[in-house]
Amino acid sequence: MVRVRFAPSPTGSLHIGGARTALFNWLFARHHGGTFVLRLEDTDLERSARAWEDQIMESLRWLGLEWDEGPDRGGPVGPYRQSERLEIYRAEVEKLLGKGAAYHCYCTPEELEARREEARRAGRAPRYDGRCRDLDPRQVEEFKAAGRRPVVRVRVPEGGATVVRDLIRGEVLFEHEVLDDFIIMKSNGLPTYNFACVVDDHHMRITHVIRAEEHLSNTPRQILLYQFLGYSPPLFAHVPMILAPDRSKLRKRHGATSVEEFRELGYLPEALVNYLALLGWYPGDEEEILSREEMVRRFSLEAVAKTPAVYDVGKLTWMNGQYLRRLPLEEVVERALPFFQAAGLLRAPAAPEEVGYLKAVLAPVRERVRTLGEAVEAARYFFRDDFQYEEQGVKKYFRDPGVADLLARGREALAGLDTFGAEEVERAYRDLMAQLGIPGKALIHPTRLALSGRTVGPGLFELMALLGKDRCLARLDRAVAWLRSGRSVSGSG
RNA sequence: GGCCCCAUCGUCCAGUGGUUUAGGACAUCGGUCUUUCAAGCCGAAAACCCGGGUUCGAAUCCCGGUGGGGUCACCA
Repeated sequence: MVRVRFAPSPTGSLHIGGARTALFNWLFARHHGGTFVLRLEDTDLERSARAWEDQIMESLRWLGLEWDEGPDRGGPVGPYRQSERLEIYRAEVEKLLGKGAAYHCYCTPEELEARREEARRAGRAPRYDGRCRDLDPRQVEEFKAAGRRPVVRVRVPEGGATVVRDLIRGEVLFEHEVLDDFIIMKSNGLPTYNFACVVDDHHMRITHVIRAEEHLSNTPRQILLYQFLGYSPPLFAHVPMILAPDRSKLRKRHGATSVEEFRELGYLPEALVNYLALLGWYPGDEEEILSREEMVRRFSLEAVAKTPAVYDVGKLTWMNGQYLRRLPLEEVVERALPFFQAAGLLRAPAAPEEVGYLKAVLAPVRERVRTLGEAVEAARYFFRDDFQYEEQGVKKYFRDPGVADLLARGREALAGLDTFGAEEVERAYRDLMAQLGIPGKALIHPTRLALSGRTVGPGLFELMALLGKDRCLARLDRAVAWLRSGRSVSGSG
């Protein structure tokens, strides 16, 4: 039975690297019919916060990466928050202390830092020198009397080496001499990452540890811990990192990096998941738009690349556009509604007519945008009259002296219509164009500008039908007046 | 700096000794369609980091170099 886990520390929002790690774990679990566990690694008291926990879980849910066991829903091997598992760690530490595999160290952080600095200056590796390994009882009493609170360190074997068998990278060998006696329990009684991770993965019966490559160098330490504790280690798979476009580790300054931000920009979870899956994984053939089911069916760790991947918002955006077009329109409307409400274009509980109108507007608009954020901008004039004419458009289509009269003629042609559907409007306009002996563009472009303020958008007749007769006439009147007032020379309106 | 990982178009991925004039996708540039834009379709440009081996033959195997990344905390 496959059991995997995603174990974020609640010290920030879920970023796309973490999201992809979660995704790979989720895909692996679902592919094998296994269990996906969510565990919160909140042993850093200063930085962890409940608010971050909530946000991470919210992001995960939004992406559709549901977990089977976790802090919010419990499970057979809980609790799933490390801060609630302290007794377990303490018991395990006692085991190690009893066996002599670990020992108390009374060095203070300041002393340690000073020695590290000294080692660095001398060009030596800044490793712990093991001076507390065999403290005599008298010395210990002195430290205690001085009020020192010890940490617990693990006694790493002097010689030899540990081999990490990685599903993605093969065997990686680490000499023990490059590992120092690392801390497993801080002086405040909380476990460190390496220790809590091992204890939990064992007690939670995790079979495969799938995590980012930055943890590869921690793995020999963890394997040592498995041995000292008498546990058999899980299988490891270190997936390549996701890098920023400048090839450095992803950071805040690289723009949108958290799942939350992409969500706010109007990316769809399906697209983000699909894009992230392709960052480092080859689905087996050249089709790149894959449903969740298809990804689950095809996923395997063997097909995960070893190379760090630079993420490319451009391709994500393209993919999002693909999803915007392929999803059922109703679905897109549902996702888009909050964005239109946030922009003040629709009321908060939207009336059914408003949703119906949004749907009609989105039908052509979604073909032309790549995110929901873009959709709002591209559709604004369908909801508000207070737009200005694009400067470029004015220069191009409002410059001709006869344009005001032309628009006025167009207005008259429309005014007589009883039915204002795209077909009727087009017929009226085509008739007018034939009558005036002018090409379509001559009337169409200025009309679009008058009606929307823009030079691009849905087909004009579709746009007119959507706007409806009243608004079309009013906007044409406005444009005619604007042109006749001579403002065309001054630029924008 | 020590240790570890990695190395194919600008980017993401194929390619696992001959089937390769190195394939696909995004982006770019042309063309086509068209009332604009987008989408679609057609096409172009674009890469095997370098040097040694091994082999009849190397993008593919080995070694070295270089480059990039990770990691060296009482963070995870």
